[in-house]
Amino acid sequence: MYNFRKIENKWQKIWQQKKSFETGKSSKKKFYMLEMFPYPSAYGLHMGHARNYTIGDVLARYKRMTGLNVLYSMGYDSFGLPAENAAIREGVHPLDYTKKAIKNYINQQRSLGLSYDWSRMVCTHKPDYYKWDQWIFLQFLKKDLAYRKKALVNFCPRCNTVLANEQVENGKCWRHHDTEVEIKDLEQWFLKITEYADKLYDSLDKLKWPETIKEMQRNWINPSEGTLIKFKVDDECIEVFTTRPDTLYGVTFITFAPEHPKVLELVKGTKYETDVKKFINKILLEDKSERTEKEKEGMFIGKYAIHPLTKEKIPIFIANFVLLEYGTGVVMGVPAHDKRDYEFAKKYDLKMITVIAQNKPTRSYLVGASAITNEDLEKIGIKIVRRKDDGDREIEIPKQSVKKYEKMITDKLTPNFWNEYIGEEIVFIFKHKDGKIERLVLNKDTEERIDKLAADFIGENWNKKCVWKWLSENKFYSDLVTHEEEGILVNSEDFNGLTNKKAIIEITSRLNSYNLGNKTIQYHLRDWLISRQRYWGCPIPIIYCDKCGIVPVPEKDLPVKLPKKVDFKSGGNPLATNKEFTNVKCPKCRGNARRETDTMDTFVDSSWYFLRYTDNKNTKEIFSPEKANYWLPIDQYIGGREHATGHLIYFRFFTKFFKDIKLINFDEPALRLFTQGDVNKNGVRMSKSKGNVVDPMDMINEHGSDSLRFYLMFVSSPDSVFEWDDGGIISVSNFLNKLYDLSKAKCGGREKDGIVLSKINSLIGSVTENIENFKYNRALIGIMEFTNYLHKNKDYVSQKVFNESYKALLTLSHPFVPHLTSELNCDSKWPSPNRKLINNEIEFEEEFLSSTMNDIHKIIKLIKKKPNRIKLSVSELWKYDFYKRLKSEASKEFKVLIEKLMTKEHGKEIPRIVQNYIKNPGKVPLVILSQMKELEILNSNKKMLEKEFGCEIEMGKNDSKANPGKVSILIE
RNA sequence: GCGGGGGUGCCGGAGUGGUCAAACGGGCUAGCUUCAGGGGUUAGUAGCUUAGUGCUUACGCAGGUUCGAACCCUGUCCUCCGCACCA
Repeated sequence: MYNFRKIENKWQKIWQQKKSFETGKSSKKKFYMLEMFPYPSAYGLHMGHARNYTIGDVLARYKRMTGLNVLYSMGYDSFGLPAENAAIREGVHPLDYTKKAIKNYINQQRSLGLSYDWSRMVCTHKPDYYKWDQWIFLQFLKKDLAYRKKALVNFCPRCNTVLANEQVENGKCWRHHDTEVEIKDLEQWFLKITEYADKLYDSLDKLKWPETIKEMQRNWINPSEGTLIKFKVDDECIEVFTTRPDTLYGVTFITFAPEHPKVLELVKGTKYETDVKKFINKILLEDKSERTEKEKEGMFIGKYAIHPLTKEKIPIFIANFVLLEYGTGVVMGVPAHDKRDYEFAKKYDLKMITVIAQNKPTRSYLVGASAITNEDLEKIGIKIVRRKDDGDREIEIPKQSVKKYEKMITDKLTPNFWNEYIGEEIVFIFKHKDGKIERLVLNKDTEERIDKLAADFIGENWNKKCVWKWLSENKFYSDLVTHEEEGILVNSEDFNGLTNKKAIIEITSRLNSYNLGNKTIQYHLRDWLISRQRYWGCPIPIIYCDKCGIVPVPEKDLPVKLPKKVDFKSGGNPLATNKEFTNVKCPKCRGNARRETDTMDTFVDSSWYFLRYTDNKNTKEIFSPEKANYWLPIDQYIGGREHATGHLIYFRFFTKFFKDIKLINFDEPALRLFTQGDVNKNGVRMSKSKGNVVDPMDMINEHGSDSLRFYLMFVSSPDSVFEWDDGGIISVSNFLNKLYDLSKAKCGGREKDGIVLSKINSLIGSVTENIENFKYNRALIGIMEFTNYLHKNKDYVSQKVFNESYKALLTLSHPFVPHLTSELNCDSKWPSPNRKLINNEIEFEEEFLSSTMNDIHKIIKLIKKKPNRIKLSVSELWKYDFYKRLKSEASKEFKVLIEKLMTKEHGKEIPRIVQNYIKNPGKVPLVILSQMKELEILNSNKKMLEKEFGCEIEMGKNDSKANPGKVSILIE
């Protein structure tokens, strides 16, 4: 066992002393390699980190070897809650906690052999870093992209602070999945990320990121085009957002989100007030994630809105299915054309108005109309879709037949029966007892009449129903009534006859002309709430003055330093307990004023750290634009999927903003992103709570960091889940030992020189390709195979070839196992394959010979046992009738048949060869070959084979491609 | 419901039209090795059966295209992940 401890320590020390990985501007082409920097927790690195960083380190080392100027640095996202909670719990100051944790991280990362340029390190908790957070905030403020607003915000009672939308997962806090987020109405700071929503959305297309991540961002931003429509309530206007203004004439109710602040105003002093309050409380108490699965529920609040076009009175409801977070928190209910509205209307017996007729064929349902025969129907072109057992028929009526159909049923309908059909409108035809026909098109005016007639005609059964209910309950009709498809407008006054697509535009512009609505784009993305009521974060540089209001701290006064002395046990924001900090003079009027005590969301810190790496010691500017423009954008970013809708949106937002304020000349931070898979053990993600954590440091101590690195990269491809198995790392360490031992190999012979050279050169090509494509596991498989080959064949290689290829092997392995390979003197330059030396033929030859010999050996073994019973030994590669027949026909002979190398070109020749063989069977065991090439191989190795088998070998002549000849092996 | 990824041996995982019972690794079984405490090496590891040849079956399930499919097409089931009563 080689002494990995000694070697690894030695090289880590050398790298550190020589500052091997420090980098600066140069004439070489740059490559910016970046991993998401970690939050330094007291627990140190976990296996996921180790995997993430190794993936990055391999690439960084590889790129360096190919001659690029690689920027690869590390830093710490060192503000954040755990440090503060530790302070509250254990009385350690967050600063001390953090310093200790960072030190530990650096040590661990060093011992993992990561090739960072440590001189560029940034720590977000240091004033020289967060000064620029504050500076950025002021820039946002200048551009009106930072604002303070009272708003309903998410509040986590356990973190004791508000949360951004992105930090709420299923109604729970992202840190505490068991803690329900509360809604509070607080005044907070926001960054106007929505201003960039379009840009963030559109430029996703040009990013070479995993599709899933891009799709998640699209979903998160989720722009939807629609119209804001004003409905008058009392003397005010309420705005409703809809993507379907074409259904405006179908609105039969308006629904508020229960927690909408307007609701209480509206019911104030009315008899509905108590009930509404009760209802709201009930809804708010419900688990938010479950609320979405509940049945629709709501109540009328006693008010009416005025329809902007028809001026009709529309009842206002509150309902659980309307959310405050989306749109305006108020929806217009169109039960005929929206599934949710339909369900709601059905439950509360609300009116439905069909305003869009489908392009579907007109349909009807013939009940008891025995006077109408199928032939009658067919005659006028009507199709019977379905015939039920009781004889009722569902029929489809083409447009041109509708009139004929109506005439036919009015003629043939027996008195006191009715029939209806649904096409572009819903038509009821009643035939009274006196033979009088009444034709009614269903709409809000005729509804009552139809109801009455239906009740008269049917009697009891109809009593509790209304025609809409009946239609919606009848499966056949309900499919037609409730739909969201395209069609032609009906019941919509001036707009009747328009396609609904056109109607969207027309109705919107009509509303616009009355000043009652306008087109907008609604985003799912909300403005970014950055205030946090916590201590261990970057102070927001704002001062509140009674006279001057909100006053930003002047840039020259930055940084607003976080005071060390605060009381962590106060229960509230510790920062507020330091009076020296909070009491301040107003920069404008010099009067007494208060400092903002909220700090920034730590995602602000991590939104631009990658820029600071390029110029981390700059005290005059946030960074030098020149340096940033040289290094950026990031050529390869690596990190976890969990940041898809958080950090990975924020850092794009910041980059775009920096471009707009002319700090940088690019608008996307990272062109390529790679997201590594989780590390699992026993099928579940490694985590403390699952108790299945393997500490990477333990593995490094036991097996060395090279072993750990190799193992992490070897088992599965970097983007898929890694299933940790304790046995695996042991075998890897055995393998590395073998690789090490090879350095001492003494070689003799030269038979395999050509093959070895061929193999190593192919390997160079494939490893290069596999690294570029993040298929590290396959690169390592190749390395292992070659190593094993070299090991087995070292006696047949010349020392020169051995040394050469061994060195290349080490060089290829270097990105993965840098310590060992450095010790064994690998090259510092990445090799390129010498294509001339790659010879597939001799590689094939060797494979072929060895498998042939194997076969022959087997056969000889058999022959020696019971020769008479040997019929055939076939490596069955080709399933063909012929082949099967051959086997039975040849069964009495003493024959050996070996076929190898089925290729597309030769595959079809085989039956012929076989046929020939049957006609002229050889006298002795035969080797029949499908290709001349193989015959040649055997021919050229005749002596070797004869020696091997101790017999004479008779070679056939290979006169043609189709008839390659035979090889007879004469065995005593 | 919408969107995305997957279903291959005891396990992790290769393989995307024919050299394939399935690379590489783990595990397990057995032999060898002056090997003693995660070492090296050889063989085996779908099922049935044989002294041995052999036969059958196989890449979630069911069809299809093809001389030929794990791989292409259609349907279906399952699973993982993201978003979601999005107005």
